[in-house]
Amino acid sequence: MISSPPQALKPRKRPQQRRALATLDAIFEATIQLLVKDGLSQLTTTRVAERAGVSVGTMYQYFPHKQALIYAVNERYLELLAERIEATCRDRQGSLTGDMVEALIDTYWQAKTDKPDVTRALYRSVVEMDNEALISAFAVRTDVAITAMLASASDNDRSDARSNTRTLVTVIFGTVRNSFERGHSGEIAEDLRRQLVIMCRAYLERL
Amino acid sequence: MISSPPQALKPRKRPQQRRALATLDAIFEATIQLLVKDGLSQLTTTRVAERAGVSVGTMYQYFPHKQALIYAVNERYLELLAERIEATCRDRQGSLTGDMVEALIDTYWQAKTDKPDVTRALYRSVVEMDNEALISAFAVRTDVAITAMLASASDNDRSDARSNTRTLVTVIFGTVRNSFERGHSGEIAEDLRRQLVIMCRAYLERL
Amino acid sequence: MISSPPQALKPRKRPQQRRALATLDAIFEATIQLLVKDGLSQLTTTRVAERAGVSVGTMYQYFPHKQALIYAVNERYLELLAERIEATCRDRQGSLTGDMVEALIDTYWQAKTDKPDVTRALYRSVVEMDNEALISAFAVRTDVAITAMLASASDNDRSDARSNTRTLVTVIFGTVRNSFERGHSGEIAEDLRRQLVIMCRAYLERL
Amino acid sequence: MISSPPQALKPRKRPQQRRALATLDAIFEATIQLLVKDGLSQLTTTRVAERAGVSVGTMYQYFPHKQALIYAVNERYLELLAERIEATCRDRQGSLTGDMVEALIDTYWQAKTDKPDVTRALYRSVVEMDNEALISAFAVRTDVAITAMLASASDNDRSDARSNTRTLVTVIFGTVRNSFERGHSGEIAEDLRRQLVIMCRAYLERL
DNA sequence: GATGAATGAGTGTTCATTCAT
DNA sequence: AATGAATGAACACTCATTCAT
Repeated sequence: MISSPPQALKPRKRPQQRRALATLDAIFEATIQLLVKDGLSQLTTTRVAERAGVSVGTMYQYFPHKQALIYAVNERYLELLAERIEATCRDRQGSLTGDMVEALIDTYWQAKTDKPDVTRALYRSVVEMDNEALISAFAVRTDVAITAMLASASDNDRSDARSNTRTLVTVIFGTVRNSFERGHSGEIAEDLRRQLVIMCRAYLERL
Repeated sequence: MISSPPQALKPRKRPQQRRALATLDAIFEATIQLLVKDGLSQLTTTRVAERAGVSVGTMYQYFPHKQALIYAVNERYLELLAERIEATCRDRQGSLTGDMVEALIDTYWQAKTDKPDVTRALYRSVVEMDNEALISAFAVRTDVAITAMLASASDNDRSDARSNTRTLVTVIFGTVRNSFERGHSGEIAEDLRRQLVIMCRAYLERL
Repeated sequence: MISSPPQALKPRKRPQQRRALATLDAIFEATIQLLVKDGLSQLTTTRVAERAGVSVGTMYQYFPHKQALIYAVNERYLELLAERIEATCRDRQGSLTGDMVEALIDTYWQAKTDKPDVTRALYRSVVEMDNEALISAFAVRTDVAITAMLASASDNDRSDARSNTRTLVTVIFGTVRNSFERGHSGEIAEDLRRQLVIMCRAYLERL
Repeated sequence: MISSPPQALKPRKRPQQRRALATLDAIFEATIQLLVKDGLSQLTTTRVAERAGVSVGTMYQYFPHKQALIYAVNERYLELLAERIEATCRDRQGSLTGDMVEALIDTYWQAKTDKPDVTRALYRSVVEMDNEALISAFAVRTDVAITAMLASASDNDRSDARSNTRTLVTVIFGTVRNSFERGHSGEIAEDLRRQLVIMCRAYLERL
């Protein structure tokens, strides 16, 4: 898990039966659809339940709050994203630093761009729901993985690894997100991705 | 102005008397304070009016909506920020590209860090209020200024200026914001800022 | 039904349980009482709910608007009124025209006079709520019934039935209502009713 | 005047100067236009003042209430209508009863039909504003004039004049209004008017 | 006298949450 | 376990009226 969620946000019960699992999935799916379609401000518990095909009462058996529901949806999404990044980091253990950086950029870029509307909608819901702790936890987790990867680089001879790692991570994640928010796509996005790789490699060589 | 706001978000009337201007300022100030203290979801029109020392009715003479109020507050803030960046761009006309980039980083970093809680609170309110057009307009405006500045560089010999400018802008704004959101401060922030300058310079030299 | 109500005015859901039906009745009753006591301008959703012994929220489960509530109350009332008139028309199929007219006058007069304050209050609410379509629909429906009745008259030998029917209907409904609004009652109302019968009979004989 | 208005509804001051009179006219005109365009529920004091080209404050110098304004507008309208009817009554002194009735029908019909939207809008405003006393006063006044006219008829030999007069007045006013509300116009309205005359004449001959 | 900024009580409506069935 | 009717606090917004300038 991304982090142990605060007590208040924990789901009420973990589903034990197969049917309950399907219900839970339906609720998640409904939530995401509504979030994408109308945004958090239009999302009501009744509407989620309706679209998920369950009653409000049932929904409240799984989630004690509206907030807990949103939290869970985001937790799930970030969990998957974190796993993707960790997988990349594992795969590149021992490579050259430049290649690591390139792989990282690719992975994050693709993850963001995969379902852009879902990404956008969920990000907004995090902000609006004060769930920014979720994002911090995600950052910590990926930082760990990335630091480990970079430390294993075959060309690792840098004296100030801490600072350099932090720089790379902040630049990459910040840039990808900014590009995404600026709506870059197609050829422009592709070019920017290449330039970012060039920039990072130039930085590494300069060290 | 950042952009001509959509009709629906325009303030109802511009203040003509000195008293009205003070009223307007009080409303802005109250809004920002509440936004910082409790966030948008706790901000009600009544509370804003109360803290500003006016009646709700008065507030509604100036703003047709709650949304228009938030819009105006953010517009004001981004206006100032844009002006700061434009000033920097003007000052550096004809410099070396590397110095331009450094100046840009400094300016934006300082602006963000100046009143971090206000910055954070306002940014969140933009997201929650669907006012992201404001941010786009800000981006367009600064892009123009920055592009003009870079074009005037004394060492400007790059063939693909468009792509390079876009890259620099996206990296710088994305990175500064990400650093800000990660809560970097003090020595760490300072180091990151220096590293970002180094990275950009390395990129420029590589071209 | 009086007419299919415009989408916007339709009740939100039909009650399915016995309890819900009682709730609905209580709401109707409360609305009428308040309308009679204070008029539409003093009728607030809160007050209706209070007097009906339910919460506002419950009211809004059945009616999407205040307007829909008023609409429903009037629809119900006019439905009953229309049924009474249709019953009279059915009963008199094949009679002499003069007797038909007399029966019609009697029925309408009695309906109006039955609960004069309710009649008055509801009529006012129709006007104030722009629900005049309801009244048109009522007029169309009764016109149909009356025309059918008159066409079946055993002494029907008139050449211009259309015009005569229209005249009779307009005179009768107009007169009864005007008498009602002038506050006629007791002996005076009785006399007027008789005179109206005489007048209509004189008209029919003249044809 | 239609009747001495209740103290609370009296205009605050009678205009003494020519300018004030023009202002008053502008206010009346603005009120009627807004009433016709949007109905009473959309009519606000601010909007009236705006359209009349004066400030709210000024309006409140002439009318102590919104209600007083509406009252005055209706009073004015009914005053003119009453005068028209009284004039007809005066003109027909000593005629035959049948001709009197016909003239009365014509006059009232024309008055209603003249500016139908204004008629409708003002009538609605009377109902909504609880100003029905105005209409009663109008009824009393015209009843007096009509009774006097009929009493002067050259063929007046009826024993129960009171009852007959009341009947004629109620039938005529009720029918004309009902026809108006049913939206009759053109050939149909014309026919109905003729039939009403026939009916009233038949009634008179029967007596 | 005229203006229009300021007032604030009052309204319709929503929606997270509960709990009787 | 599941339902969905019921709750009611909370909110955005209006507008007749006042009064300082």
